[in-house]
Amino acid sequence: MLRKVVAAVGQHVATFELGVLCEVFGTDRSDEGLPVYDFRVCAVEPPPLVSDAGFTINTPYGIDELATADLIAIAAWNADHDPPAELLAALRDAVDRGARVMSVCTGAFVLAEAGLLDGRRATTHWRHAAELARRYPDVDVDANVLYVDEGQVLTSAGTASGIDLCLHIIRQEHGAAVANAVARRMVVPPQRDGGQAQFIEAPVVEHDRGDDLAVVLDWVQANLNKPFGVDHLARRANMSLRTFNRRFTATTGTAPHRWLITQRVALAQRLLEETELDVEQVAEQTGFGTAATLRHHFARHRGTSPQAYRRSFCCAAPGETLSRAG
DNA sequence: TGAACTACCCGCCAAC
DNA sequence: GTGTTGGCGGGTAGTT
Repeated sequence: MLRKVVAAVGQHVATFELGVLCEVFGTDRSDEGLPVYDFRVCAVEPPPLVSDAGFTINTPYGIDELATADLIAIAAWNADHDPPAELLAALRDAVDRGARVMSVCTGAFVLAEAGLLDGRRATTHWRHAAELARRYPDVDVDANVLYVDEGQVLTSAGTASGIDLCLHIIRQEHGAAVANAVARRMVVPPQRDGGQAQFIEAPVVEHDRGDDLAVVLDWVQANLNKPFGVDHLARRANMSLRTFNRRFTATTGTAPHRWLITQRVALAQRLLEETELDVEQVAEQTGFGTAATLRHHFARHRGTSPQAYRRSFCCAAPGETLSRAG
């Protein structure tokens, strides 16, 4: 159960990345029945701490807070600035006692220095991925994803992908409905899959063409309950299959079928949470067709079976609130 | 869970 | 010469 979240802050912390953590975990949304965390910004180096924007960060909390945190988050860290040994030890202790640690952007260098990424997949901002791989050869660096979930140790890519990782954690803890509600309050997209590419060639979709991809994407969202293949989507877009695949990937950062599976799994998750449909019916309503296919993809994307997922969320009140301090 | 079949993805290359 | 499109085929992933 995620209750206490700590943002560990050192010198020259990046303000946007820290802001992401404060916004997701530190904002009280209990008026909508959303979870409230015991969120604390903790100085892990001697004050005064000066952000990369030049202002001073004054917090009453220190490194001792990490010992009781359920989640420790490292915002972007100056990769040329060695993290203190006490921080590295606290991170290792946290993982040993079962807590989770996460990084945003170059915060991955701190987790790597602590040895927590050895033998694990990890990501960071694409500009720093080569340096991370060079310094820490035991880390399996993937520069082409938004975030990597290795269970207790999670890493995200540059800046805004930190939001995706935070929402991913909330989705795991409280379900898709809560994560979507938090995303709605933040006015950000609720579901970007971790495997989505960091760099998208053409982020702005043109709307004035007859073969507009956006029209097809809208059609898919409205027809997820129907079974159809990529060739069908290509025909709807008035393109050859090869061109559709190429333009879809360039526009969205993921291949058509992979994106489709992600959308179907997300819909299945909502139906499992919000309806009493059995797994077979959910499979039909999400276009998977059979329960076996749904189980296959649900397990791959969510790490659990549809039934187990429903059991873990059907009785938990989505609006459960937790005491908050700091 | 494993096997067989099918669909998908993507590098390559030629045509426009 | 450059960029886009679309076919081919092998490897991979999805489906039954």
